[in-house]
Amino acid sequence: MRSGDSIRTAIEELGYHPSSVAQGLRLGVHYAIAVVVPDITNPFFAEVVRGVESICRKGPYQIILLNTDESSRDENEILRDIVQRVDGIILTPTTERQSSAEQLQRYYDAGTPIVLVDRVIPGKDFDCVLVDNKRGAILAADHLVSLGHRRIATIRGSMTTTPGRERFEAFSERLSDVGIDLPPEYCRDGDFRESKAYQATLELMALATPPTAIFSANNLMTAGALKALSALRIRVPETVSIIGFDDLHLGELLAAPLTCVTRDAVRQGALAARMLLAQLDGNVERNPRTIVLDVSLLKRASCRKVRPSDEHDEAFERSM
Amino acid sequence: MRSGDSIRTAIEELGYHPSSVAQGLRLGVHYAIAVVVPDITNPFFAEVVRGVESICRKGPYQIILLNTDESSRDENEILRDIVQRVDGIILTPTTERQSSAEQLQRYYDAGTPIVLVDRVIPGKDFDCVLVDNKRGAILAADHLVSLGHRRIATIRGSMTTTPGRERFEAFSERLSDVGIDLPPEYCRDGDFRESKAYQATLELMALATPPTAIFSANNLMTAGALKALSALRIRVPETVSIIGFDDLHLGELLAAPLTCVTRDAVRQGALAARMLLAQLDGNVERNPRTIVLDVSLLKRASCRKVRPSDEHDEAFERSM
DNA sequence: CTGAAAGCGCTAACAG
DNA sequence: CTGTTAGCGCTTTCAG
Repeated sequence: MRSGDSIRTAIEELGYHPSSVAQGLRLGVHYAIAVVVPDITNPFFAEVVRGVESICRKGPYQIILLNTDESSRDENEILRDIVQRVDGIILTPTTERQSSAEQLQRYYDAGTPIVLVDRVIPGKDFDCVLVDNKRGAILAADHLVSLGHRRIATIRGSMTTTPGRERFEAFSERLSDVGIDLPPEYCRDGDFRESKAYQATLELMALATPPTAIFSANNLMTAGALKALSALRIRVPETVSIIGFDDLHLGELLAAPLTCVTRDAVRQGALAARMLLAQLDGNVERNPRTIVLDVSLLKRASCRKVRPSDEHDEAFERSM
Repeated sequence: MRSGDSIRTAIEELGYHPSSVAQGLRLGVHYAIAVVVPDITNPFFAEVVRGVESICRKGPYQIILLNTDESSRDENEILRDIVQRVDGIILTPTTERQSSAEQLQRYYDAGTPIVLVDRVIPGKDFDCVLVDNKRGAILAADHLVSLGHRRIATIRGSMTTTPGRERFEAFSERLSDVGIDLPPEYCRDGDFRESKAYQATLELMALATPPTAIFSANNLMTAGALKALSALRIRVPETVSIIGFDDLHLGELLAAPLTCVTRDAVRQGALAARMLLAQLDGNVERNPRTIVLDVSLLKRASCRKVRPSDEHDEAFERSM
């Protein structure tokens, strides 16, 4: 009987497992990565996390889940507490602001692999998995315009954020390129959350000349807009058309099946995980890469065609 | 100048943080808990996890997130790999089967605090946070009956699962109590997932005498049923009424705003976390407790009143 | 009351 | 090739 076997047998019998804590201390490895998202309750981030998990499931890395609630203070605290407990970080940063980024940069420089998801920090060089926000916004603008809309409003996401900024800029530029004015009262500030978008929609529809279409910069805000419209008993798309960036969970089953720009969130998470694992394996030198995923326009029923006459329908305008 | 101050200053300046890994090794603590759910992509579990997080956020415990995909093999593997890396486990077990429970019992007996969420393992004594499935099912049955329905079908969840079993049993008992027959062809097996419920709904509506109402035992299956009906171009609630257990994400905005039995999933997660923390603090002796959360009936528009005449509407039946 | 030392469980380096 | 040992960063204990 070889000693190797008897040892193996003993291991079996006693149910021995090396202590990962002791390993961690000795090797400086944690076999854990932090996944830091604004809110796991947002289906988009749930899918991202699922994508990360699908990759990590095979490997030795566990996922530590953290929510920032879009608070950059919380994000800083979370990062500070977690950085020493994980081997790498997958993060959707709350803001593009440089002050916030300094901390992250320090961690990265100190050797912690980092991958950004959906939002970048301009000027800082991290691996990241983005989505083609500009193309998505242009797709949305073109769709509305092709349907004959000219009184178009938008509820934008946080402008200190990559998708918030890019989606709004590309959308308004495109409109201006085709000669459509996007007046200030048609640009409402949102923060990617439902409640502000709800309020914004109420205000939009209370204008003397309400828009005939609204572009909402993310899924939660689209939900807020839809709820506001429903409370107002305003019909979609008969009275207003709605187009969103990102699908809603049961977007196809809504009273007005949602027309929107979509992308593969699970894939986005999976790619982020792969990039992180590559950094973790990384004997190679660091060479931050940016992946930009494509988007597509999902035409359902929440946007309708506007006849030229609607545009100057005095009766309609008086009725508001 | 006191030395305490200069030390504090030095700590500040150097950005020193005690290594939780070293602490862990010394103290035999991981400062991590495992949260094991079927699928984080299911909004119900996302909310449960959020509830857990809301409690743990203050404390020193991090959340390690794991998905079982309703596979009890995966669950076993996950548990085996994770038990030595965490201080406690919050779990929604895949099955009530005893064979699966043995492993869990061993871990518990070996000292790992465990809290079960939404599903118990009969005969095993763990802390758990359940929901009043029987009352929920009875609420659903009574609602349909009060609306005049008599041809009532159900898509049940996995019967090796607490909610699957309890919801079905209470529902069918209640129907039988009020003299309504629930024939085998009206009882379809689901597994809490969308696709099987989709198929089941197709079959249900293809029957010679299709039901006028369907009770679906969880949110994902309700989505599946709704999608099948939408594909079949069958109107809800005009042709069939739908009542679900658990709300859908935008349940109020659906073409047929969903009537359902609901509960507070975030609270369920938060309570589970509190129970786990109590065990972790626990100088006290173990004394497994079961918390049963109440449910409520959310009446929206996916169930309609059936006139007695509808029940024997020959024309309708021939038209199928 | 302050300061040194042992040891948590592991692995890598090194001696035999 | 096998066996011993040092030390990862911390806390607790014990000595000074």
